Amino acid sequence: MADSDNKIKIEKIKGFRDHYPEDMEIRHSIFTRITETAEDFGYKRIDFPSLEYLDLYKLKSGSELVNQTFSFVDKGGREVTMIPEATPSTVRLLTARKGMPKPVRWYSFPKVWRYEEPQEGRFREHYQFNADLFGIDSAKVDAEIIGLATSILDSLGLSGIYEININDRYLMEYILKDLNINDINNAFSIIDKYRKISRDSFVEMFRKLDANDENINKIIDFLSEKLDMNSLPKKLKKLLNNYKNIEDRIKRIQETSEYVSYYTQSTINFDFSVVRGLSYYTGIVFEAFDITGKLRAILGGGRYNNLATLLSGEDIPAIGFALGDAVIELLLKRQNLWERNMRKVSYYVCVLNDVNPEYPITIAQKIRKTNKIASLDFTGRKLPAQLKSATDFDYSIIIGNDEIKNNSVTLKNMKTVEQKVLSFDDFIKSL
RNA sequence: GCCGGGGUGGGGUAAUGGACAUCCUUGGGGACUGUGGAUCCCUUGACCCGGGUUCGAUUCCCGGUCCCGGCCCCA
Repeated sequence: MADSDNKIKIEKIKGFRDHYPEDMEIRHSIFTRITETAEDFGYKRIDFPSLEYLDLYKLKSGSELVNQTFSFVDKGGREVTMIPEATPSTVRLLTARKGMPKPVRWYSFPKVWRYEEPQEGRFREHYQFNADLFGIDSAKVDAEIIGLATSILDSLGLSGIYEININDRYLMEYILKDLNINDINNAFSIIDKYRKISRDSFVEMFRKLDANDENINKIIDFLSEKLDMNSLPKKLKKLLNNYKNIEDRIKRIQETSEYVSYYTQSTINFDFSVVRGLSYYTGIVFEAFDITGKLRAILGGGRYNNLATLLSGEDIPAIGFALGDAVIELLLKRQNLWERNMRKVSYYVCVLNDVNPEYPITIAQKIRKTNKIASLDFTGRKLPAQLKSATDFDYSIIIGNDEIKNNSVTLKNMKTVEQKVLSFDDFIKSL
C-alpha cells in the first residue's frame, strides 16, 4: 500500500471472524433450525447486554476468570466485561423480576467472548446458544433439557455421530468424601484432567490431596470406562463404603437417562470424568461428545440450583446447557452438512434498458408479498450480463418493452433453462 | 501467556538477491440491437508491517502483526 494512496490498512482483530454473505446464508439457516427447535419445546427467547459488571462473574468463579475475559474499566469507572457466558445474565434477568410464574423456559443466542489463544473450533468471539429451565428440580426436567439438546443436534442431521455423557456433581462429591477426599474442588480439577495426563501424574496429584493409594486406585478404576446406566449401581456398591445413602441419587440418574431415551436414539453413558469447568453446578452435568473423539465437547450443561440464591437470595432450581457455533460448524462441515437448507424461492428481475421502473418494481413487490425473494437489476447492462448475476437465483424474470406492451412476464428457470411467457395475472397466480 | 508452521492483486496461485512479478478468476470498459447465464479484445488491482544485512530484499536475518494448528485454560 503506497503512502501516496493515503490508505491505512486495518487488520482483523485476532481471534475474531468475518462472515460474508455466502457464509451467513448457511449460518443463518443453521441458527434458525436451532432456535426453531427450542421454540417447538415452548422456550421463549430472551436477550441481554453484551457488557456486564465483572462482579457478576466474580460471584461464582473466582478471580482467575478475569484473566480470560475481555474486561476493562469504562469511562464511568465501572469494572465491566464482555460477557463470557450467558447463564449469569439469564439468572440476573430471572431474579430481577420477582415471582416469575414457574416453570420458566428461556433460550438465548448471544455472542460471547473469551480472551484465549485461538485454535481449532475456538475463537475469541463466538455465538453460543443457551437454553435454561427454572423452577423445577426433577429427573423429568433434567431429561427435557438434555432432550432439547439432543433434539437440536438430531435436527441438524448429527444423529449417530455424537453421544451423551452424564455425571452428577452431588454424586461425585459424595463418592470423594466417602473415599476420604475432602478437597473437592481440587479433586474435580484433577479428575477433569484424567484423560489428558498419565496415570502416574494422576496418582501423584491425588496423593497431594492426602488420598491413599487404595482409594486412588478405586477412583481410577471408576474413571477408566464409561458405564451404561444399568451397571452403575453394581459398580458403586463395590466402590463405596456406604452405598445406601446415595441410592436415591443413583435412581434419579437412571431415571433421567431413561427419560432422555424417549427423546433420542443417541447413546447415553455415565462418565465420571465429565466434570465441567463451572463451579456453580450442583447436580447432573452432561456433555455431548463427537464419537470419533476428535473434537472437544459439542455442548455441555448441568443443574445449578444455587446461582439464583447467590444473586438474589431467592431459591430457584435451574438447569441449562450451552452450545457454541464453532464446534457445530466443524462437525457439520465434516459431515458435509454445512449448507443452506431453508432458503426461500428467489427471483432475479432483469430490467432491460429504457424501461420505466414501475412495472418491474410492481412485479418484485408482488413476489415479496408472497414471502419469496425478489432482486431487481437496475444496472442497464446487456441481458447476458444480467443473466449471469441471476445464476444464484431460482428464477429470472426478463422485463423489456415487449413485456410492458403486452402486460406479460418472461419467466426463466435458472436450473432447467426452461423459459416461458406468462400474462401478468397468470404469473401472480403462479406465486 | 508459551510453542510450531505460514502470509504474493478481492478470491485461488507461479516464480525470483537485480529489468514490466506468472497464470486463472472476479471487477471495469469495448466488440455483437432481448436470452450468447457466453466468446474475443482492452483494463484496474498484490510481494503483511518495521528494522537489519546488501550496490540492490518480495526473496536472507531479527522483531511485530494476523492466519492455521498444538499447549495452558476452559465459560
